[in-house]
Amino acid sequence: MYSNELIKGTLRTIILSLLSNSAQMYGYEITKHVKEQTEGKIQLTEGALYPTLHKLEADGLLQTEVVSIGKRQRKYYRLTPLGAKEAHVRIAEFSDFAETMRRLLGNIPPKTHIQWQP
Amino acid sequence: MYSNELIKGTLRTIILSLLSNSAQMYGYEITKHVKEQTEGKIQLTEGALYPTLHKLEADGLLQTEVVSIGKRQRKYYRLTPLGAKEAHVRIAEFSDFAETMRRLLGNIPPKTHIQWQP
DNA sequence: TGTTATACATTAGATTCTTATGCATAACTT
DNA sequence: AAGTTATGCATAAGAATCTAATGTATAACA
Repeated sequence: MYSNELIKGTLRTIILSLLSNSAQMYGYEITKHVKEQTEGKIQLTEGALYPTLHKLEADGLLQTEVVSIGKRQRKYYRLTPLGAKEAHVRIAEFSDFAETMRRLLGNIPPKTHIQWQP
Repeated sequence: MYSNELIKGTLRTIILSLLSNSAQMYGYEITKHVKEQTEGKIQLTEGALYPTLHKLEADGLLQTEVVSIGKRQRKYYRLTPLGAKEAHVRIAEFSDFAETMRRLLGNIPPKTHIQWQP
């Protein structure tokens, strides 16, 4: 596990990204998927996940469908059109952020902007 | 600027990293340096920076030296030996985290571990 | 002389996370 | 049969960390 604070702020991005690559997922499935895909390095907790899912739904980025499996219920989440747009924005933003941090931590100067010399 | 929440949790790492590449820096200098190096994409606020510097000092990762410039004072921060170790750990951790996120967001499976077959 | 830059600091409130708790069904194990 | 683990949802108290605002003061610049 990473020292937890790194993961802070990336939960929305993770959820939106997973739902971009999958028609629909339910909460418990998301935690298992992330744990497997990251070899246990990122483990989402329910106390963080569920409130965030509810918030994303309230914000119109996700829509839900409850499905009964025997006597138990699963609440499936999928992206709304708005959520799909937001997912792309967030994924691109994280990519940009990671590159910016890579340069900053590596003490590498920002890209040189070559300008036309009149 | 990035949607602020991404930056959350990386402030300690940024401070420790900058001080790894510089003998000493003072607070205001850190904000300017980060803004320049990231082309304005990351702008630290004083309300976040100063409490974090104080915390790092209290934790024994930084030590300070106050220098008078005319009638004004600068408080220079430098890494303690413990802080230098922590800096390396944090920088490596962020690098690993970014790679893990890249795979997760890019829907790329984790590295395959080839095992010896008896 | 007014505005901007430098330089520190604190604080109220918001956000987001951790940890714990709660409920219930299903599967596996001994 | 009984106990443990897994599945599946949810909330809530408290901690941590950030934003935005405010405060103080010196120095430079226009």
